[in-house]
Formats: sequence, structure tokens, C-alpha cells
Amino acid sequence: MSSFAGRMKEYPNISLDCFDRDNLHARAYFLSHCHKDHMRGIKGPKLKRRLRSSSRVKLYCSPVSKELLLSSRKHLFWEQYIVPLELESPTQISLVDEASGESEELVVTLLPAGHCPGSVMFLFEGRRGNVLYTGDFRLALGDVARMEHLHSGGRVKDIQSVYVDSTFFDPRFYQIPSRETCVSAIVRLVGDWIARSALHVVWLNCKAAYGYEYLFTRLGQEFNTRVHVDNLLMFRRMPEILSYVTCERRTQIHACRHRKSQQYVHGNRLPCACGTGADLRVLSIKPSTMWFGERTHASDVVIKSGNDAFRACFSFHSSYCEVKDFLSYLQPVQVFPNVVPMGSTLAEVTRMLRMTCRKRPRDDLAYKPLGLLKRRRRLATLTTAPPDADPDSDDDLFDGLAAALPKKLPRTSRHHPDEHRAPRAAPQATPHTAPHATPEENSLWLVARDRSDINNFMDCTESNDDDDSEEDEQSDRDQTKWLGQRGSPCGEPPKWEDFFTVDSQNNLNGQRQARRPFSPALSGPSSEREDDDDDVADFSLSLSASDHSWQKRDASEADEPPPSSQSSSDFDVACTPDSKRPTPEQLARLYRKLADGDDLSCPD
DNA sequence: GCGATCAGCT
DNA sequence: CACAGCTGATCGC
Repeated sequence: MSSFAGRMKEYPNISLDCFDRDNLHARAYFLSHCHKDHMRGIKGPKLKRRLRSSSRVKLYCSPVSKELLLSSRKHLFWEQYIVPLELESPTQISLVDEASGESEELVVTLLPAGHCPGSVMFLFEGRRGNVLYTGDFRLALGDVARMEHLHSGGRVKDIQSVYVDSTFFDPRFYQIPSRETCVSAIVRLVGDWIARSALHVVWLNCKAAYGYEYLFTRLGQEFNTRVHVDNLLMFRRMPEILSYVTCERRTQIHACRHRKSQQYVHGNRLPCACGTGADLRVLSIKPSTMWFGERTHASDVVIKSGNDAFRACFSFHSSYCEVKDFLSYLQPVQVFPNVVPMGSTLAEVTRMLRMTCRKRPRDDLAYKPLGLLKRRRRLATLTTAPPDADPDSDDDLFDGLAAALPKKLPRTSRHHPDEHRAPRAAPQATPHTAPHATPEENSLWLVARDRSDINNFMDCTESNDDDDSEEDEQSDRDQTKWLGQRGSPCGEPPKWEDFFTVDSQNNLNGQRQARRPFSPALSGPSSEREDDDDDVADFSLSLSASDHSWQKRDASEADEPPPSSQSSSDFDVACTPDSKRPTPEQLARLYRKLADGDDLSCPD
């Protein structure tokens, strides 16, 4: 639960996710998503009075959040004050003090947060530096490196402060299985049950919150059915969700709720009380967050908890590793927790967050082109020698970085979180996506892909004595099998990112919307938008409709197994446009060239 | 009567 | 396996 009080020290004239007390005087409001703990005071009478007496104050949020907020009558009074902003469209806003007329300019960019429909992070760029407020988020390892607006000129932007979702920023919550792994397991469980007979039904014991929609949609796709929910109103302009949920009780998959749900299910009756109790066989699945320690395998993502009852892993928040990866990549000057993890204290989480902060001024992190490396160093040295033992270790590529970053821990998986994406390279600087890249850019990529790729290479080319490898392969095979079983009479299943992007023009045909250019002269975002007041516009959550196609998977990846853990993203802040993932053979060639000191810009 | 807060529960 | 949020009791305005 968020305990963020609403204001950031750099920009105290705005309030985020909090609408009471001191926040009553904000010049602008920002809502990251529509969970209640981020909406404190949003319907308070004092705030209503404030809005009525003001002509300038606005609430900025994503178009999906606007829909969700206004789907409740209690929030309808906000309608005239909401300014929906598209994702990844930097927008300048003026923060005007209505008493004095004094104004402050701020550029805000919404970034996908992967927490629930409409959830975003806010990047603020202004006179007091760049500040990132994450709201709640679930991003996988490496996702941050692919977020275009966190980069500039081929590098990570200089971030002063990050106000971060620290829900699981505690080493106890070291890793959480990926979204794809969890959803696949639930799909299997549901499939096995409902295939037994038409009277076998599943009840998903979901908490009253947005965030399970991609699960409902996936189940609807897999089994050509709809999930029974209590209320469709909130999805009325989201056809991709609407087509997989229903208020009709005669379906085998339910996510309906009742105050005494538990009792009903124990009696083999559903919360919606459909059927005659004795006829139905109800399987209860309770999505819950499960976490795993550093050396434990995240394999059991569903656990039997009783007769016809399971818990299934499901998390709206990033794990310790994922948060650490996120912050270690951004290297902000300061980090502030938005949440105190269960069983921890504010002091403890703050202390641990500080360890991810920048240790030296950025000038010390100057990039040294790979050409400056001593050629005598061989690949073996680069990959096997502990950094401490080798004064020429690859950490030396960056002055000061070796000291700034935590030392590599003993390997526990092929993608250890401490294998940092050190060089802060922009996503476009990859050899396979930028064929015209300069040798320096290619070199940059080779460094940027860090040790994890080198380890992958070693895994591909050496006999592997890692105890985990066999299990990993088995896991990959299992997941391939599950992917093979996918497919649906309704077409391609939507992917996770569909629930976090929105096309306000109901573009279902795959055309890309023109991206609104960044315009410092833009005085107010609302004046530029045609659909702001269009009550009948649909908000499509479609595969191809978003205007940030750089998030999309390359088609060639479609048949790959999903990631077995957090090692890669199933959120799909994916490859650079038109890119292809290099094959192990291609990587092997590149690494051999690197080791031999060959010109990397020459094609094979 | 309404809002704020908290305990209890899932 | 710890999220998110509902309900009901209590208190104050």
C-alpha cells in the first residue's frame, strides 16, 4: 500500500496520487493509476471546493485511467478537470499560481508501468532536474533499458530523484516468477478442470481491483469463453477486455465476488449463486504473490491449498531484483520509497535504496570506447576472472564505475541481477538493429549487453556444469509445450502490454497513430487533443494500436518460449523496431571478434 | 448526516 | 505468502 504523501521535494507545487491535506493547494494533480490507495482524498469536499474556485488546476493521467476514474459516479465531477495524456508523449505544462500569477514550466512524460490497466510512471523534466515518480509498477529485468524517454543522446538521462514502488524492495522477495509463467500455469490449471465436464467451474478469487484483466482475457482466448465479473461498466470503452468478460452467469470461469464468497465456494456454489450447489464442482484459484529467495527455483507457481483449492502466483509489483535492476540502471542521485515493505521499516528500506544511488558525479562515468581496451585481454579473462582479481576487468571501461557498482555475486542463474547494464546505452545502439552503426556504437552495444549475454554465450558453447541447467531446459520445454497449446478461435491472444496502452482513436487495424511531436511551445495539452471531450470514443486495447510500436515483439519472437523467470521481459518493452534477436551463433561470432580485436563494424 | 480513522477480514 | 479494498464500529464536526 502506498504511503507516499503526494509531493516530491523538487516540484512541491504538484501532487501525485494523493489529494488531501497539503495536497489541497497543488497547482496540478497527477494520478498514476486507479487503485484506492493512490486516490486518497480524491472525492473529498474540500477538494471539490478547491476545484470549483479554480480555473487552472487539472488532473493528468493516462486515457485508460480517465475511463476507469469516471466509471464511478462519485468521481464524475472530475470530468472537466481531467487531461488525459498519451504515453510516451512529452508534454509541457504550466503550473500557475492563481494568486500571484507566477508560473513554472514542467515537461511530463507518461511511461508504461505494467501494474494494472492505465498505470503509468511520470517523468518530470524541469528547472529542478529530472525526477521519476514510478507509482506502482511491475517491470521485468532489462525493461528500463528499453524505455526510450529515459534516454537522451544515447545515454540514460540524468535523474535527480526516483520516487519508487518499494513494495517488494526487500531481499526476502528476491524474485517473483514472470507474468507469462504465472498466467500459463493458471491457464493449465483451469483447462484441466473445465475439460472434465460442463459442471466443473472455476472461481478466481480475485481482490477487488483492476489488474487481473489480462488474466481474464487470456483465459477467454484460450477457452473461447468469457469470464463472469460483477461489473462491466468500467470496461465499456475497452472492447478488447469487454469481449472476454460477461455478466452472464452461465460460464465455466468466474471472477465474481460476494461478501461471503468463501462460504459459497466451500459449499460448491459460486458467489453469484448460479446453479444448484450440488451440481457444480467449483475449483477455487486464489491469485497471490509468491516470492523466492536468491537460490530457490521459482518453479511451483501454483500450490494446492485444499480440496479443489489452489493458490496461484500473481504479482502486480516488481520483485527486489527487478526494482534493483531498475534503479541500478537509472543511477539517480536520490531514491525515495513510496512503500514500506511488510516487516521492514522506512529507515531500512531507505538505507537499502541508497545503495542503488549514484556514488560519484556523472562526469566520472565517462564512456571509454572499446578501442581503448588492451587487446591482449582475451575473452576468457573477460568472462571468468573475478573483477576484484583483474585490474583490467571490464568494469574499467567506465572510470569510477567499478567502484560505483556492487561487485558481482556468485552466479545463481544465467541472468544475475548484479550483472549490470553498465554503459547506460540507448536501445538503438545495437548492431542488429542499427546496421549503419559506427564501430564505436557497435562496441558500445557489446559492452552494453553486459555479462549476462557473455554468460549466455558461454552456456551455449561450453559444457555446462551448472546444476540448474537441466531444470532450466526442462522448464523451457514445458513452456514451449504450453505455448504450442495456445491459439484460439478468437485470433491471437492479446499480450500483456495491450492492457497498458491505449489508442484513443479506436484503431484496430494496426495503423500507427502519428506520435505527437514534443513541442516546448505547447501551452496546454488539452487544447491539442481532439478526443478529449468525445464521449463516444472507444478506448481500444489492441495489439497494434498503440503509438509506441517499439514496445512490440518482433514477429520472429512469437514462437519463442516465454521467459522462465525474470530474466527477460514479458511486459514487452521490447526490441528496437525492425530488430531481430541475435542467434547464439551470431553472438558467438561477435564475441570471438571482440576477443580477437577484429573490426566489429564489418559484416561477416 | 457525513467524513475520517481503525480493526478485522479476505 | 503479505495486495487491495470492503465492512462495520467509533468518534468528531
